[in-house]
Amino acid sequence: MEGDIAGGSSRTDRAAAFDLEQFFPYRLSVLSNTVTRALARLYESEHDLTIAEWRLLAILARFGPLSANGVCERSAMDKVRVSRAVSRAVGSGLVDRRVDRRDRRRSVLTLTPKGRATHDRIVPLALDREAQILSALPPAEAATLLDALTRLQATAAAFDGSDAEAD
Amino acid sequence: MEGDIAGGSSRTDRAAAFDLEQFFPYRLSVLSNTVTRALARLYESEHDLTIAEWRLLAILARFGPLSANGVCERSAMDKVRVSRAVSRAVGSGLVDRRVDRRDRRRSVLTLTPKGRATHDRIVPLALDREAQILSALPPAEAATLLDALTRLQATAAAFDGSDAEAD
DNA sequence: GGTTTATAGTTGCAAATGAAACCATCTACA
DNA sequence: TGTAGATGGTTTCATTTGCAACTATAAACC
Repeated sequence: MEGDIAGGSSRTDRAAAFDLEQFFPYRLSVLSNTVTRALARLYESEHDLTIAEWRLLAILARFGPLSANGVCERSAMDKVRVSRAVSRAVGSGLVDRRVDRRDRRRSVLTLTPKGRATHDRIVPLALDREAQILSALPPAEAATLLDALTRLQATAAAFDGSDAEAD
Repeated sequence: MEGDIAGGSSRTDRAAAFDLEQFFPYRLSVLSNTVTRALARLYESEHDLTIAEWRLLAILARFGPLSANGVCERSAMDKVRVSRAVSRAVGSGLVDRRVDRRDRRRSVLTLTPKGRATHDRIVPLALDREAQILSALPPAEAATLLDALTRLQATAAAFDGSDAEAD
């Protein structure tokens, strides 16, 4: 509608054909929101945990005593989010926080027995829900998907200025 | 480390082995955040658009005049978010809003020429970035991925009470 | 030792978000 | 008609989130 000859106008080509529903970032975002909500509901209804707290418990359960910074590095959360998750978790007795004697700026975070118990109670529920969601895919495809996520993460991070989410 | 015989304690089995880094909802969320940020930066630096406004433009460009409700249904955004995106877009002259004569509760939303131009200018940039990110995967795998997202979306929605994000 | 510079973590502030209350209008039905 | 609900959209309020400024401590350098 401009040159009449093939190969042309900015309007009628890619722009006109653009379909949000097929746009990868859009679909990824919508799916992620849906999945996140489904799990958030689980954590919250089960034990009044936020996603950030749940991540905190999972990281501490696996990697033992850590500083807040150590949690940041392993959880794709910035320090503000971790700080608040820690406050809340300490407040509800799930996490113990002390001062590191060698470096008194640092804190030493550990799970309390209650925190460990909460973690252990949630893990199977979370894994079940994950399995239910992934059951939409044939097993081989699910494995491929996880692999794809890893590679995409690396590439996408390159286009994202803030390095916080290195993964 | 408790029963000594195979098949056992809740603690040493699934819970102890839990690895956040391998947990699908976690990886999905981290990736989605990274990709979203990468694109948000594009929209914002290019034309001071929010993600919600960008979606609004894309939907209106494709599906012509729509009510706010029509935008909700096609954009996986709730009515509050759409309402605010519309206000902002109307304010900056990208979208025209009138009252539907047949049903005066409804609005009739259309792109202004400026809105259309903005849309057309952003689309190629967005598609380029999408392509760059997806270039991390072999083409066949990328296609499979998009297909997987569709199926996962349907399944995940079943576990998510709020129906707002149907697709 | 004392001063600069870097690092750990918290807090204040401003923008984004969502649920629920709200107003206007329309439809159904007595 | 007119009254009871439903529906479209906006506004209010509480929560979440991230950046930037801040405090406290440690390391580096003079």
